[in-house]
Amino acid sequence: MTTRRVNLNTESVDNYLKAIYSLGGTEEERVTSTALSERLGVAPASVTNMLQKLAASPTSFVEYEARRGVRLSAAGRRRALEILRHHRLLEAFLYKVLDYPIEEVHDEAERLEHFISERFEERIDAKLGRPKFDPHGHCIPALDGKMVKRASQPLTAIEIEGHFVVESVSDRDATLLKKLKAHGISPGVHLHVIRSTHDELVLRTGRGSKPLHLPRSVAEAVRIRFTH
Amino acid sequence: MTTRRVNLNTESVDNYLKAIYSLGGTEEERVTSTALSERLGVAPASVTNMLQKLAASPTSFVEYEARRGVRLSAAGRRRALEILRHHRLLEAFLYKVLDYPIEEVHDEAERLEHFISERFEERIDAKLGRPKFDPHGHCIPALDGKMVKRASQPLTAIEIEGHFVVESVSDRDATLLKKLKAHGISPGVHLHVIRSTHDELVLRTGRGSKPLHLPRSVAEAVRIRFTH
DNA sequence: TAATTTAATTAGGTACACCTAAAATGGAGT
DNA sequence: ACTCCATTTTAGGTGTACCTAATTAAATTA
Ligand SMILES: [Mn+2]
Ligand SMILES: [Mn+2]
Ligand SMILES: [Mn+2]
Ligand SMILES: [Mn+2]
Repeated sequence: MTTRRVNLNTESVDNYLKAIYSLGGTEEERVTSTALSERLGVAPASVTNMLQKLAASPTSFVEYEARRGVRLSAAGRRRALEILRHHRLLEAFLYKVLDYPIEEVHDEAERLEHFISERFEERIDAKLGRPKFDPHGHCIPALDGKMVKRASQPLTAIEIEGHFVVESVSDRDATLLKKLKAHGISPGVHLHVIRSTHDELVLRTGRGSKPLHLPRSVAEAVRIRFTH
Repeated sequence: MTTRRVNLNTESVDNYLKAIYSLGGTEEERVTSTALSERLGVAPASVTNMLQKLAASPTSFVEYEARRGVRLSAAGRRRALEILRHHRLLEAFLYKVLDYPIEEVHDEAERLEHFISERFEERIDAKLGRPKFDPHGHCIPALDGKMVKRASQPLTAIEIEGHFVVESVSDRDATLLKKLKAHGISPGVHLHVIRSTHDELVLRTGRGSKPLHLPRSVAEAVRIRFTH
């Protein structure tokens, strides 16, 4: 029986690797089938199937043990970061060059990330002046896959009064992004949190504006740093 | 037996419709399975299969009679022209905005044309100032699918001395395109054909240049108009 | 420890877009 | 009218990526 080697250059494989990467966290923990199933909107059985296929392939992108979850190999991480680079460069490009509204860049990038060539990647990178961050404030991985994850915390973690800078906003929910935009909350903006209750945060943005009441469901989409 | 309706929003269907469109010529003749098979690089049996599927679908993009060939319906033509618009806008965009070399735009556009959104299409169109022609000199279909086919003829049809303007160059063969570029032959360039033999054309481009010997295999990629 | 619940895997499908090999069709030439 | 043969279609498969239902394994709880 010849080991029939499967084709790993597919949109699907890309998406599995990206999902494992982002669910794995900083310490690269094992990711469960259920978590992947939910993230990818695919039945658990389909996940198992794909993980077995990936693990069995000669160029193995993952370490997988049945019932113990999956994590990326070095090659898998490289590939995941390459797609993430495509994604974030595309977002920056759509936002800055093609004047997309911020809440629309993610979905378009999610599709195109799998189909642009290395030349396209290089050209938009050049056009943008080798940007380090995408429009949501997320770090763009370098060509060699290097990426520093900056220290930051969810705005909802704040329980006391204080001054902060918006590090990033979540890119997934367009409705939420529109709300944040309407309130002037975007990466780099200074926030003065006045108080935090069980269901909302009260804060000021910039200077001289009246206090803003932000439901926790909205504040969840914002990550912040302390102003040094 | 319920009429299981198939999904027609696929890259494959796009490519079949485009191929039928371009092989159909101006008078929209029937296209044979063999012609499609060759154009698409797919077995004749696969073509038959797809044509049957397309014809059977409720939203019929084609008129197909077994053994008599296929042609586009109005809806099919609309769809083919939409993809062609994507393709040519993309080529113009890659060339003008992202500084691609002319011989590389086609392949990238061929992939991306299926995946860009209507918003993307609109934005690159705006960025380019609503261009009418792609970098090879081909007409870009309007949003409503209207497109005037200009009168032109292959450079190889010329048998006598005369003055012409390059209308367009073929986009498919990158090697040929590089040769034409090296000789300064691109849309809008004036040509003075000096003589034509069985295996080459001798001509001058612009003013003051020394005569150029163009093999017929290269000249085939050039279409020209008379200078009025 | 035994019973229950949850998570994950196996088993057996479907749809899509291809393929090769075999059969059918129909037009050309005799 | 008949044979030939290129073209086209049918028949039967493959690989990818899903699905549902049934089963098994591993945690939890009692
Ligand atoms: Mn995104
Ligand atoms: Mn994606
Ligand atoms: Mn082209
Ligand atoms: Mn195409």
